[in-house]
Amino acid sequence: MVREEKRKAVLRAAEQLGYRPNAVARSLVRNRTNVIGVMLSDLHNLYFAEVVDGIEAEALSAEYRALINTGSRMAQREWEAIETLLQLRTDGLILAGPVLPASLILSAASSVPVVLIARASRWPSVDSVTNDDRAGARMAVDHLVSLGHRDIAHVDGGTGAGSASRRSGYLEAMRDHGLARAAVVAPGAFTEEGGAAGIDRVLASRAMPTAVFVANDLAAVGALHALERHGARVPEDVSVVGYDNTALAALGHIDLTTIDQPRREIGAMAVRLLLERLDDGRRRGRHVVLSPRLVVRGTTRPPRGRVTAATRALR
Amino acid sequence: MVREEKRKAVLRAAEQLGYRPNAVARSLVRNRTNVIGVMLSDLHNLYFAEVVDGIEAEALSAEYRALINTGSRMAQREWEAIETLLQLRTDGLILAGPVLPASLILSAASSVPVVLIARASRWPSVDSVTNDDRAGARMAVDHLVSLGHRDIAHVDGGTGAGSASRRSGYLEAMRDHGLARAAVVAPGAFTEEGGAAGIDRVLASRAMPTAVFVANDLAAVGALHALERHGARVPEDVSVVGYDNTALAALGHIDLTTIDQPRREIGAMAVRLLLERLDDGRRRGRHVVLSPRLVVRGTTRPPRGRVTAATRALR
DNA sequence: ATGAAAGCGCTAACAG
DNA sequence: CTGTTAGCGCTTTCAT
Repeated sequence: MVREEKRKAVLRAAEQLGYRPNAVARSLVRNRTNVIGVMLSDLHNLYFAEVVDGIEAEALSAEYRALINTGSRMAQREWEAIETLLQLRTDGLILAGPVLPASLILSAASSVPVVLIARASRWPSVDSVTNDDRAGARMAVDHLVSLGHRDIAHVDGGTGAGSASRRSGYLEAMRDHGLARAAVVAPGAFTEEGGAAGIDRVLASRAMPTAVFVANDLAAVGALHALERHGARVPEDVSVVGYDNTALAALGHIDLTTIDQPRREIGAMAVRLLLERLDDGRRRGRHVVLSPRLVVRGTTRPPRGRVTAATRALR
Repeated sequence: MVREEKRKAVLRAAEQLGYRPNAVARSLVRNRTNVIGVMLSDLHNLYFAEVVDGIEAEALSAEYRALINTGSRMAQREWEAIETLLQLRTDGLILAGPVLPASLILSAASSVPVVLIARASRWPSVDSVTNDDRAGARMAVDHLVSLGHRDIAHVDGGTGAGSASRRSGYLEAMRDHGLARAAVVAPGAFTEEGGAAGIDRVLASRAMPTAVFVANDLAAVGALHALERHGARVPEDVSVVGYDNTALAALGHIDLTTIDQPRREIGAMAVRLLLERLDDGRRRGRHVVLSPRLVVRGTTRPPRGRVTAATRALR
């Protein structure tokens, strides 16, 4: 038995000498590092900031640390980041928005549990957490239709993650509302320029729609600007809905109606899936899909000329 | 001598078996990890995204890896992040926008080279890379004065990093232009709300100025919205200048005139300072101050009623 | 040129 | 309950 007094004295001495346990040596012998490696495809995308908040909170509460390495939106760099994390022997890997080939994801998953965020997995060895893009797109269309819009165009996100599902959600919802013939999809991208170009493409072939659903918030801001350039006021002349509910959409100056993804929860869930494999040794895949939610702000209102309870109140 | 043929065969076998060198074991024996720890105070601040790009590029070119841990804008969490990085035995530390007490920074610096970004160091044991906030603020004022403005208010950044220097730069420039009596500083913050509140405070005590210099881009966007709320159009009625030239300012929909910080260069320089200490064992402090640069966009123009070459062209 | 051995700082297993 | 010892995967040194 060590006396409490001595105990404290030693601890104090250790502190004064600046002793700090060497996590490297500990990891080597225990064969686990207690760190979760996070490969962030893009630090410039605000979407991931809040996802990381969720990851860190959940990791800390399980005595894990989250270490981030970024991919700079290039498959090659993403793999380097993953390789670094793997050599560092992180206990698990969370890949947030990876664009690299599936084969490399599977290769990483053969040495350590891997969870994908914002990219669906179909494999038992790789878990994933995504939001229901199809349902979110339907919410956007349902909202616009409920305001009285019928002429609703969609600027898609090109090859971006979730873009295809959002596009089909849009098409399905239009069809369900009997508006299949009014559906228009213009190719865009998850960028400001992509959104603006999408609007230009829509207007190249037809008259101004009364509403536009754009594939994500950043592209929606590009669309806002393009519409302004074409002389259309938002929301008086045309309503706009984005996707993701990033900080951008919440800016008073932009005030974009959008579809919210539960980003913190997505991050936290990814950690939980990782820990399940680590603790219980689960081997079958879990592919969690979380529900998005409509956030109504200032860029949507009933179309001109249509008198609804809402417009009447405005007069 | 090993024959090339055999060599390749062994390498191939290693790859097939999924062999990956254990960086943990290597670090333990070599007593260096070849990783630079980056403590990011705030992942939500787009300012740091590009700084990190610079850090990573420079680190990679020197065979180092950059690993990020975030502080979530809380001193306590920042210290935990630093402690984690220190226990992992990262070879050096870059603290980007730290808010924690100086004593802890010095404590970290006693075990490993430390470079501060966006926070000035006065110590020989801690290097720093900042931009010249004072000069940047003067550029903003000079630009507005050259357009013909005399009634220029400033919404400051409260306790934010660099806020005090930007404020004094503003006051100095106003004085130098003989406008000391027209100078007004309203307390704000580096947030959207801070910028909006600053505008409200300016207008609580006086008439609308013809121009406002706001402490950073995010606050400037808040100011833009507040001005709109007060019925002032930008730039017709009032010009606005921000600071940082973040992605926000470049959005077509916002198109904010602002002061650009060379963020990639700041990150790259931080790595270089770190490597200097690592390689040459430098012991005296280096406190690098990089020059900002004016970026003129759409939120500034000559004041109403003043006919200049620029306004004449607009008529 | 090749092989053997020591040891980095820690933890876990075991003996006293 | 305390103290000793082996060994994690690698690099470096020293013999051969």
